[in-house]
Amino acid sequence: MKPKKRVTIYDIAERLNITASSVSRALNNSNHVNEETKKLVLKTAAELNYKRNVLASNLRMGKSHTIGVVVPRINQNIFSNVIAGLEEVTNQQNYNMIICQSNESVAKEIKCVNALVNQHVDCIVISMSVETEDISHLRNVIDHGIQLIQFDRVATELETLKVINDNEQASMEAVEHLIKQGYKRIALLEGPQNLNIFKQRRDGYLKALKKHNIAVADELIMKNAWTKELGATATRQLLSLPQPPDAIFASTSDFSALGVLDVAHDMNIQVPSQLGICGYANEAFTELTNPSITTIDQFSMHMGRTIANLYFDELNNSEVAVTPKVISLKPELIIRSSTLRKG
Amino acid sequence: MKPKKRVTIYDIAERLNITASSVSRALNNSNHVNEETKKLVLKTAAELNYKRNVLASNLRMGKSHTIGVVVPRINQNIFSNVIAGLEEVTNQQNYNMIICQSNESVAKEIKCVNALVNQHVDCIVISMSVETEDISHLRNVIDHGIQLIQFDRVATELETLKVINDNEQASMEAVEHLIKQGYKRIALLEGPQNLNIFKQRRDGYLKALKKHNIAVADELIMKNAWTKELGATATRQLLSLPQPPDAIFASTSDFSALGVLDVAHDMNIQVPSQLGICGYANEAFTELTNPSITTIDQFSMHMGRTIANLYFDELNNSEVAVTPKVISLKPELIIRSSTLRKG
DNA sequence: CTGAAAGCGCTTACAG
DNA sequence: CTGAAAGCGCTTACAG
Repeated sequence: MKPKKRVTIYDIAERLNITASSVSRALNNSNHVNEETKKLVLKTAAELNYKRNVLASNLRMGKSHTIGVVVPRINQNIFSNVIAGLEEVTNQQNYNMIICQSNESVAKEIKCVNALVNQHVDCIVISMSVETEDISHLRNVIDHGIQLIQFDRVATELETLKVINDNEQASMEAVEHLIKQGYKRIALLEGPQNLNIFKQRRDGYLKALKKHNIAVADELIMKNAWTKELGATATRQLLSLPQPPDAIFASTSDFSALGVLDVAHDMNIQVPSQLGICGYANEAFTELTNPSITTIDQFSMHMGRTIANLYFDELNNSEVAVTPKVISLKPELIIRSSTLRKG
Repeated sequence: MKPKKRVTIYDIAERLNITASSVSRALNNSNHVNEETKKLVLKTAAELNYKRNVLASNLRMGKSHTIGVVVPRINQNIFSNVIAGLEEVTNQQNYNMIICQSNESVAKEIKCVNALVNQHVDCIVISMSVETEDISHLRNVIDHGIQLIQFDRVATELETLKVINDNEQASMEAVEHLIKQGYKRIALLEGPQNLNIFKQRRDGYLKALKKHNIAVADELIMKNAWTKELGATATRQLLSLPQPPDAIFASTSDFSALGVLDVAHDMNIQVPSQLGICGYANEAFTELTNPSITTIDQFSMHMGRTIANLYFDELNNSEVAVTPKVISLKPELIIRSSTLRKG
């Protein structure tokens, strides 16, 4: 089947006996064009069902009206929500999004970022893979004059726009909540410390203990416990200590909290009376477990919207920007049964 | 900061004292170019860190190497998995994806589809919104010579490539499983019947009853029960019947199955002994509820990969295509505690 | 095998 | 306010 021929500005120009220049100006609402002409052009464009050829326009303007997004995994709660939020705003602004997943691999992340640069995207929105340490591929983005926005998992040392969560504060509140519930030996499941988010959550934990004059017990801090399986393994280790913890803060994710809960069930340990459990991320399932799991909501869809709005704000007042803006969102502690042993 | 100047084919041509034509031919691995020249060009391109300007190439070729995706919701399990699967393949092929969400609204869906047509995408992958009845916006896609691939929620009457699940078969297996577990009065929570997937699930239900000579009781078929809340409401109604059901097949989603389970808990009805419950979609939480919920897995990530592969296969043998291909994937019944009352 | 030229459809600096 | 012209960076039919 022969595809429909698309209408160009030349077709409109011909109809009205003017040049393509004027048509273009009218369509772009330039003020170097007669009001009458403008009206006529718009009317004719509508009649002929004209659609601007974005490919041509993009080439000419040297920008693609496209935002590239790189996340570790598209189908992970926080990221699919951030993407949904981004889509909402970018779509409204007639911008496109190209989405890539790094699968938590630096190599793939570099490949994605370079492909996006190559695509002449106007902006790259990224949350780093767990492996990422060297960030020269991100510097390269900036060198190409492409706006870079980091979110959630960011490289602090790189001066870019950032949208982050106040992980330290949230983590501190979670631990204080545990303390107020009377838990005395609170263990921490922490994630890879090269990711800033996990470092901050650790800092929040330490800060809360310090504030309440509780000594830090190194054997209660479990490294790299950021999946359900690793969370379960760490929990078994913790519970076999001479002085086991009476609460576990799975600061890495609700999945690792789920691992804790599983082990508790297996070992017939009562939650929350014998063991308190707090997760991170407010995954849908935390409401459904038995008992339901206390966790921290990050409002990820809102985060997505915030990132997109930040981009468009910067775009419109590009001159004003003095220092790289950082927007810190406040997560919220969601208290559920797994930590409620007092009223 | 001044952005890096990008290297063009003219820079390479100048270096080698040949024309841009030859450079282009060499880079595109045309066979109308000397082997020596080709090698030289590729070497120089690498040295200068040349990257093809896709914007220009796309304009010239009249194609964008981009696939547009329209789904009801990005952050819904099945769709975010399909997208992840799509990304895996398209990324490998150096294609881009533009993703839109219709939010279950036809108006938004039409807007998305038109925007994608306008973007000159090479292919549109779509799963319809619940509201969609008129499909002229999809016909319009085909009229523009753009490949259209429907998946999951498809308009059967429209002859396009399709990747679907065998909903009828899966539904029938689920109901047969319930029958074999000794359930006698099996209720159905069904979804909006303008969506083919829900019609097929209903058909599977009817087929299973017929096969086992069980009379259909109209009062056991509840319309439009496709969210947790609607599922709960329908369940309350069902359980207050003079002859209430002893099993409920929430064919619309696991969320509605969750609504059923909630009501059962509230009314102190034992699952699975007094009431069997089967959901649809194998959402992560179905494993975690108490009891865990029997459901149907759709392998959505695999579905995404299948769609992308279908597109590239067609692209490469565009001449061979005789009749619009339909790929039907077989979902799998996942049997869990909520329906197991025999061994 | 290679070059010269045209063209994809737009936008915009330059004249008038 | 409008037109004529150049150019974004490629690709490809046409000559040779």
